Amino acid sequence: MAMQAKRAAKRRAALTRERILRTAIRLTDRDGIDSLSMRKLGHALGVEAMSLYNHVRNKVDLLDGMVDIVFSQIDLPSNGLDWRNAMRKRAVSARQALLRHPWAIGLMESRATPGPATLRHHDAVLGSLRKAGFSIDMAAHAYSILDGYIYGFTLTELTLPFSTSEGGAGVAEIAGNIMDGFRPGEYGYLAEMALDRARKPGYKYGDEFEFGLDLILDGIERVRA
Amino acid sequence: MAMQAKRAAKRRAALTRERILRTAIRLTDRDGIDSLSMRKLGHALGVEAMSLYNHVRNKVDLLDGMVDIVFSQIDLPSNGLDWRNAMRKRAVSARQALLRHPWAIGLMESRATPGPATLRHHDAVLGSLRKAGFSIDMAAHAYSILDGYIYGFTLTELTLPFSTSEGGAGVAEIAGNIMDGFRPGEYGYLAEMALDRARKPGYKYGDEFEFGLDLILDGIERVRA
DNA sequence: ACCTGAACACCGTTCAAGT
DNA sequence: ACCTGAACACCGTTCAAGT
Repeated sequence: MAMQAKRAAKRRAALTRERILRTAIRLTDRDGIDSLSMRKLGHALGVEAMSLYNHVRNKVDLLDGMVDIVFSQIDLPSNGLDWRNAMRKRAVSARQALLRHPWAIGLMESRATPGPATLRHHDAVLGSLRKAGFSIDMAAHAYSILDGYIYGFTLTELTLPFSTSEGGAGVAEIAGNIMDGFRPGEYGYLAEMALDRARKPGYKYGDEFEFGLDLILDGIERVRA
Repeated sequence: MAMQAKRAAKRRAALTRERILRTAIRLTDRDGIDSLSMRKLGHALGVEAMSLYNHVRNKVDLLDGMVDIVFSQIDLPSNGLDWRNAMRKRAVSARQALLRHPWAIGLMESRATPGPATLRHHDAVLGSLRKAGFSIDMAAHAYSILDGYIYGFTLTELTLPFSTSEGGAGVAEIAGNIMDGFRPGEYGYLAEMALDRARKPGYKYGDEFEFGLDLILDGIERVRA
């Protein structure tokens, strides 16, 4: 009986790098990056922490692998579309992946070695632009501004003190929470903005994303011509 | 003698929140965020780690304070300039501050409570736009796209596998380092880009920043009219 | 009011020992 | 080939005790 249970556990297990990374992502999505430890991750996999080191070089390697999986979840620019729609779809997909795994952006700053999915993604984006006739310089410009905007917008969105997916209720709290305890008149423009947003029932900060994205795509189109 | 030394140390000390934060920033600029611990920070200040807790609630509070100091180093939009030049100067200054303290962007994702310098900064930017006649909606649009771009561009710049401040030498390495060990033809567009950059002697990725910034400022100007 | 020593419940990682 | 127990050198933080 105990023997059978052990067998079952062992069969279910079959520790692999892939399974370790997936489990680490699931735990980190749920509990945050500060809570991820080799010991807890081992426990979640029914194994001692030290066993992980047979499949992962160290914790840095683990984090590198997690970030690369997030990249693999971003749609590549599809070949059927014109560059503008391909870039637009990719940008929306990237934001969604980064919101799904809010720890990913914070990890990027310290990631020195990009994984295969990351490289494949960058290569596909450059390819999409080049095939559409962008010069190398223009492709560099376009890629730099688009990716900067995607990561940065999502970063500020994650930093906001209210949930961006909620409607007016969430935004309304900002007026209360943030403005509480300030001298009246201090941060007057911030207060004005917060109150105005709170008054708009359907306002979601996330909606700003596509406004900026289209402004940038317009700009790229114009500079190209 | 030992007594005198102790006195001198004590006089030099005068532990304050301000001094703790400044020292923490200095250590983290030098050794990276993973290396910052309460114990090491205490040691650098000639004090036991536990003493820090008299001036700082906990490590989260310490990190919050550090990020707020980085914000305080960003030039506020000056009132004498038109909105466009004020935003431009602020953006350049923000990028510089974030490059000076490369750990700051990575911390932002997890910062829930903005400090006074952060709030003052946001308020001043909104004020600059509003005084220039931006509607509340347009100010929200403009701020969202500008800050997204500033943080995101700097984040990708910090993530690049070569130093962005170096000239052609640094960039040239990318072709060697990254492309080594790939099947020829894999990541072809990435290779093309890397080789092209390596051939341009004065190329710095940081130069892309102002191209994108001006494209965005142009776009905002156009949408407003 | 501020600083500290000891203690607690954690970390990542190495290594020799098991199967 | 893969897993583990013990060990090492660290963490953040609490608390009672010192001045």
